Amino acid sequence: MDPVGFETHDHAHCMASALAKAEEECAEKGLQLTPVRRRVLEILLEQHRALGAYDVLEHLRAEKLGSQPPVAYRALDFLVSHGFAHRIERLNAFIACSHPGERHAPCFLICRECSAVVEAPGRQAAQALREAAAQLGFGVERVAIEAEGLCPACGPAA
Amino acid sequence: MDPVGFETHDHAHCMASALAKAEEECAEKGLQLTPVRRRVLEILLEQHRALGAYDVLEHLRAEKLGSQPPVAYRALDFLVSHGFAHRIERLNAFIACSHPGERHAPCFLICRECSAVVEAPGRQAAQALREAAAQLGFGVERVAIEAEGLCPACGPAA
DNA sequence: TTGTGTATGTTACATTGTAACGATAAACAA
DNA sequence: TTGTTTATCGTTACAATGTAACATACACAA
Repeated sequence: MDPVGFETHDHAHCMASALAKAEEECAEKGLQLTPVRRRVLEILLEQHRALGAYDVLEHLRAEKLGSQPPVAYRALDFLVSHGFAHRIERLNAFIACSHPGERHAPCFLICRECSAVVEAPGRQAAQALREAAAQLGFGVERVAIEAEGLCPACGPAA
Repeated sequence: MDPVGFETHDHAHCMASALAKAEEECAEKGLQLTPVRRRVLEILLEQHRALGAYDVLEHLRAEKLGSQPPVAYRALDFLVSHGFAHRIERLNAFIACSHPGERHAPCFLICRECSAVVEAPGRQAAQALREAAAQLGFGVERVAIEAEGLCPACGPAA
């Protein structure tokens, strides 16, 4: 799994590929990637950072695709519940998934300086969490693993 | 470390002991456990569950200890920043720390049925997170590890 | 056609969180 | 004592985030 780190990357390509992946998966599973849902995913991919629901809504308004909060929340819920986007609890914000299609336990690194958010491989952390929970008889269904700190560009090295 | 699981326990004792611990630590470190801060900690301990800031505020209002949101948020911020309480991002809520004084990476199990929240040992999950972050050159300062699922009482066994 | 289900549109409101500014109180030096 | 500093507290006013409820539109099957 490519960690999609803090380095620069071919953004146009990553967008197009994520969008194609989403379309493919929706076709497969009979999910409806409606214009609003598709556009919200595009917005998240374009921005390539965590956006609040109201940030997304502003874009939708500007494009006459919807003007009220529920429109944005519904589209975001759809994207999140099918794994095309993730919710960052810490920020009350949403971000496009970096690895659509792959089963993965998301795990986010949030830079407190530049607000960059990166999705890191979280398999091991999630597994450790499941084990700790199992010890207490707790059955984990969903996890939210988030770290706040300094990204390479903002860190002590910089 | 006693996991303080989902079992029943001597609540009066756990409250008194946590409060004593907080007083001791504040005395040591020169922190001021003022009446409002102390009372908010007591409220969290009494309830023994995650409370929203406005829930706490209601108690404060009833007791004439403060009536406006900032009063509750300040006290909660104090408690959180000194490790006497934790914020549950997922719930926008706060809970008294189950292990005051001990250095620990908090990790929370949230039951989606009964809303119980339990603090589980999260050392390993936090460590895994730190390692994954280090791979990307990210320096972790704070972590939020939260799991949603079913507690033993609400689970398939029940 | 008539239902049925899904998605959308909209209103109105609930909940959560903060900036800003002044008042108060304790600690301490001049 | 007086002035100064610092932390805490009180309050207003508002910003930001999220949802319940109900109406509408459209596709597709019975």
